[in-house]
Amino acid sequence: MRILIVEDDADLSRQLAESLKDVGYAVDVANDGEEGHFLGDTEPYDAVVLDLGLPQIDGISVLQKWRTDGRKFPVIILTARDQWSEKVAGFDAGADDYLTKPFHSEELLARLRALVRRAAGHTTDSIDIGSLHVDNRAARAFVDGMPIKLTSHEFRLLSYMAMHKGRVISRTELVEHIYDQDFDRDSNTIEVFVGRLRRKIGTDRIETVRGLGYRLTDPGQENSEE
Amino acid sequence: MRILIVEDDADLSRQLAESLKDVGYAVDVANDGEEGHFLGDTEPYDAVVLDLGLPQIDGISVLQKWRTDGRKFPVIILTARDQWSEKVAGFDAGADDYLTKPFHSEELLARLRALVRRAAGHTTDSIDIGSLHVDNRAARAFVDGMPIKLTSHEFRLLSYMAMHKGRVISRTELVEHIYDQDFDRDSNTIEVFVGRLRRKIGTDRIETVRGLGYRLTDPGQENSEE
DNA sequence: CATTACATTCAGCTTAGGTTCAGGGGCGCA
DNA sequence: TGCGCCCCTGAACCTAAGCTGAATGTAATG
Repeated sequence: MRILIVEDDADLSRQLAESLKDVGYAVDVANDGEEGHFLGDTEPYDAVVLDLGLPQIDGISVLQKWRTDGRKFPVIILTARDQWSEKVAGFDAGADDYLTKPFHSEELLARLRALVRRAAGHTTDSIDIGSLHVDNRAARAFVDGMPIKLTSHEFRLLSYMAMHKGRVISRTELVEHIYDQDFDRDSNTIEVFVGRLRRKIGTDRIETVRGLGYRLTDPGQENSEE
Repeated sequence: MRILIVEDDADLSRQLAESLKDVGYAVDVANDGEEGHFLGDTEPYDAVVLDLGLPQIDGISVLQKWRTDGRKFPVIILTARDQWSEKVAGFDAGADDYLTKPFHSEELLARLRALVRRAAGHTTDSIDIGSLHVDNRAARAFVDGMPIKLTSHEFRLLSYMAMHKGRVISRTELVEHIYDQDFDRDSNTIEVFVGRLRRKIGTDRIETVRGLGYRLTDPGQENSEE
């Protein structure tokens, strides 16, 4: 999952980025509204953390622009204490949640998890695909109840696919959601990771759709179509 | 586990802090409501001891603010004898337990243990992870019934991990919960302690998840595949 | 049968994490 | 009050996990 942080306070943004990376998100940081707006318009984030008190273009306008441009990612806004009017304006502009500063990073993480999960249409932090169980909170996966040892990138891949189980996901989509900005796209890392994942969770759980991408399925219920 | 004490009586707060430290908690002390409120908003405590009779901002308001801001840590309030109305107001504001002054520090300790434990979703003071047994009450650990000699920091680390067994815990989270405010967090003490703990309880009980953190598991159920 | 898309294997490299050790501080004990 | 021990810290150094990218192998598609 890939998150955008728009926050002008360099200390805070660095700290936030760190704690998000700690739990396995790919993170981009924008230090002002301009850059934030641009990134949000260009990259497919799974969620955005937006500070309302930005210099120059303020947070509300950035959010409004995104929404009129049809960006649908969930947005959580950060406000100073007791800025009621801002909160209301934030929700009117299309925010999905808010947090007043100061806050615990643990709480931000919990809310982000909830947003990302809801945006993908899930109600809990764990997902089952047949006998495969993916727990996003604990960053763990199980097959038939047995824990599987995954590296952080392997887990990101699995987690993203699990969130969108049953759908065909293109290589580019995967790259865009499990890596941050600066990543050299033309390489076959995705294939390599898919290979490794398959070896760990069972080959037939990840189906290849030639020319389109991959799909995470339950090998139990046999395929169908044509 | 890290505890915040909000208490204006300097003697009492010092004394409380001491007895909490004695049993292995990391302790921060705030001498007035303002400071207490700020600390509670900023640091991730595992429990808070809050005196209701504070100068300036009173305890109830502090608690209310925390709760409206979404702070979830368990709070135990201290009231003067027979202040019924205060107790009720305290519970209404979101307190989890209370104690009337004067009290024995042992009673406070017992109640704190219960609160911390419940907040982490445990029902008893001891936790089993396979053949590893952690007794938070006695601050002792056993492997296969044999007592293990641990230093206070080693035990804190183990205790925190045991409370959250199975979950990946980042280095930052560990530092935040086993040390108090003034600690220089860029150092490798955590790695050192993990190393020592491993030597004492068995290497494979603490799993490293590269880039994310550590996880306490039962090495009995092996995973890993080929 | 040729071509393209994907799979697999592997080696180099980076960097996170492990290990070791010395110095210093605190606590208990005398 | 002083001595000694134990434990904690931080630095330096070492090890290896796991990411990348290229090379090579295989299956699908027309």
